[in-house]
Amino acid sequence: MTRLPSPAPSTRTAAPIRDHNRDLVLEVLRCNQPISRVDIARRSGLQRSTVSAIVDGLIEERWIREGQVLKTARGRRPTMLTMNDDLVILVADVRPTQTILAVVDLNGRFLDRTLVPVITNAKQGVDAIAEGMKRLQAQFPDKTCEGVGISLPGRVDKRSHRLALAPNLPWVGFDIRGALQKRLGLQVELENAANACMLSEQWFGRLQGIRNAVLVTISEGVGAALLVNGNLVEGATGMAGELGHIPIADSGPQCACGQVGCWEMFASSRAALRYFHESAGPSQTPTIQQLLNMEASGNEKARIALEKQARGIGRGLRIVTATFDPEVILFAGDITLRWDTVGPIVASELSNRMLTGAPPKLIALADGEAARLRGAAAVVLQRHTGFKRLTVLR
Amino acid sequence: MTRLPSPAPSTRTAAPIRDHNRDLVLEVLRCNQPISRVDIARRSGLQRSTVSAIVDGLIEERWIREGQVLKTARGRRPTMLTMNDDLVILVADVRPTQTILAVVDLNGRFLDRTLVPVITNAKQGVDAIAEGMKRLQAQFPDKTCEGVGISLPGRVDKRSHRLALAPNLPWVGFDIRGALQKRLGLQVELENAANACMLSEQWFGRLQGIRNAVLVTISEGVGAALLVNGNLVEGATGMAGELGHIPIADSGPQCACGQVGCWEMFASSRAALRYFHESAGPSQTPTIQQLLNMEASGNEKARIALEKQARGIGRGLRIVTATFDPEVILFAGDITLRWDTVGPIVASELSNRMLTGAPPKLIALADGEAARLRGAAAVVLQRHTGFKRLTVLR
DNA sequence: ATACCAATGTTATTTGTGCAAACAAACTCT
DNA sequence: AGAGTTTGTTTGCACAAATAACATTGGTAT
Repeated sequence: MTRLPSPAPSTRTAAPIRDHNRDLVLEVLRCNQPISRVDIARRSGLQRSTVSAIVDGLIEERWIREGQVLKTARGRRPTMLTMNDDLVILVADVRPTQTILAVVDLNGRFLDRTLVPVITNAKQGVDAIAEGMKRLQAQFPDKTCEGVGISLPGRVDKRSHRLALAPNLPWVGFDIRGALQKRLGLQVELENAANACMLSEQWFGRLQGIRNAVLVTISEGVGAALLVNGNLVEGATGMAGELGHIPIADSGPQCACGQVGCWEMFASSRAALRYFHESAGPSQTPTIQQLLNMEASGNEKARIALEKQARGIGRGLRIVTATFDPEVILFAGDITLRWDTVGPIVASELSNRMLTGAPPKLIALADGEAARLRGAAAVVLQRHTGFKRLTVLR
Repeated sequence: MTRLPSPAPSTRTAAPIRDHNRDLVLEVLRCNQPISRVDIARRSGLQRSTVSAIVDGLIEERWIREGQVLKTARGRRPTMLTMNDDLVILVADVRPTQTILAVVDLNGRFLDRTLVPVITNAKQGVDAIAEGMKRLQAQFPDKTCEGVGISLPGRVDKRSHRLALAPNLPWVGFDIRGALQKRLGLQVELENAANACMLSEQWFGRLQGIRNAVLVTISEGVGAALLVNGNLVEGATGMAGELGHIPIADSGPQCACGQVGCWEMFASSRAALRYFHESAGPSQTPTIQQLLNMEASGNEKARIALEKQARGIGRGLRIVTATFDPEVILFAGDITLRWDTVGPIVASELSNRMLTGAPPKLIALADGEAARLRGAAAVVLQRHTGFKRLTVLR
């Protein structure tokens, strides 16, 4: 009967719109910094007043900060905004041979790096990472750490946040995330190395604005990450992108997976070594590095081996391009060291295909280690700032 | 100085939220009809009042209608809501051999079908479709037509709305959409046949709630549609999913595309005929239909041919599953007629793979024609009701 | 009969969001 | 000093959803 005025209902109706626009502002700012509020408005299509309100919030949350006031010819001077590089992310690139730790700021710049030895025992290995990160963090007492990102050489189950498949790292099933969170008191994110590379390029590199891309890592094995419509493809069980073991030939040496004809057996660095043995004889046993160096200094048999590897790569990529029709294909791993030899061959293999349309652009990543580390940081940023990338408009 | 009250500013700020929730309500209603307002609220997570407002709008727009009032034990009786099946969509399934026209309601039910002869001349062919559709529409004067959807045996360029690639239909480049819109005065949407099948299953069939799936059409050639994260994959230039020509073998007969080893040469119905010739001799020249019938009645050589084809299919699918990790793989085309023979072989080929995780479920579509027609309707619905599918929350 | 209960559906109020336009600030040029 | 220009802020408005009170519609207990 008596109608009480509602006391403090705290509705959060239009929140998704504001979140979305917040992410949009952050995206525009990140990619164009330093930038003024008005310029953000122009580039995002939002109203100046809206941008102001959102920017206030972002400064409050310490994501961004006001920088210098620009000198212009006429009118009020714009105060430039930048990402707040007092916020940092602790990242690790875990590899079978070594683990690298680093401190990365919001712009993907490295403040410091260290090395941690590999420990096969999962608990001890993760402990060593935690210790190293603590030491790193202590070196920057005036920085605030936003979170921890780990790049791993295997598949991460998105539900349990554990390694589900990792041929070269015996940490499968161990609760890496939980252990680190407990030791460091920070939010931890895990991601597959290839996916991390892709995210690194999307956030800080050459994929800005690109919606469809494939990234192939070519080292001892072959791995891949897939970007479709601006999002990483996970698949139903998180296993999408296991391209190393797609069958591309009827015969050939048996793969560790038990099958015959896996792409990996024709396109990996190991395959290049096998090709070299076949022509130079079994007495020659260079490492991959040595083989690449031999080719660089003009060794003909090394060149032929790499050429065969390049054709193997191209063959599998024909499958990938027909399937995805990507704008860009990125390459990471050993092979990028001799890309001036391998790249053109891969490109020509790829152009021998029937389908119309421009072939995808091929790009070799010079520094895979940096990409994995930055990618680990990008995972953390993505979790904190919203999941959509570069979506447009209000 | 004088502040005029803005006359007709037409802000549309919160429109995307309303649109999204409208789509959500429509989705919940469509999949659970007949359903009451309260039940929609429960299932969608929206508030009852919000649902009421949106439902009013949908009734106003004639998308849905109130139905019978349910008898319940206690409390006010709910009035059930259903899709308004006075709204229909005119659809066509254009094939190289024949074109079928149909009238479909919002639930994917067929009200009528007709046949139109194939005319190689594009203008005349489209005219024939327009005439047939006009006649069909005239049979249902009390129904309102919402739009026109066309399934085509080729790739549709999303920008120009024209056929960009169609080996078996000489209508490439002709403005089918423009011509039909002019003749019929209705919005027209074009879509590739495999994509149409996928959409049909997503809207009306067995893909409801499934986010990752692959659909393979196996007839004279091999085609595919890809569903990733609930959306069809288009690729950078709209060519994604051209799986018929992925290389799966080193050797074999040359394909029409000029390459050797295309999947199509091992998995299509034509491949099955070739296998049959190889064992039964070249004097035997059955059609595909006849071959399938021979197998059904116990012909051993026909069985072997289909078995070889099944292995060819499975081989390519190993690539597809490794790449996408789909929950479901759907099959359409001739092959589904003998699925009880072919299906188990494909499944066993697929289970011989290293990667962990449950293998995808395999489903054969019994009636590809109906799927393409319903899919053409789904394209129209999708354009009219928003592009996102089954996204959650407020 | 009357009061009460249990559900469904509606209405009024509150909150949060963006836009548009007016306003304020800061600086240059004449 | 004052006009012009550009940046950034304030204010009033429209719109959408949440909330909670209210209305509706039947059954059932007293």
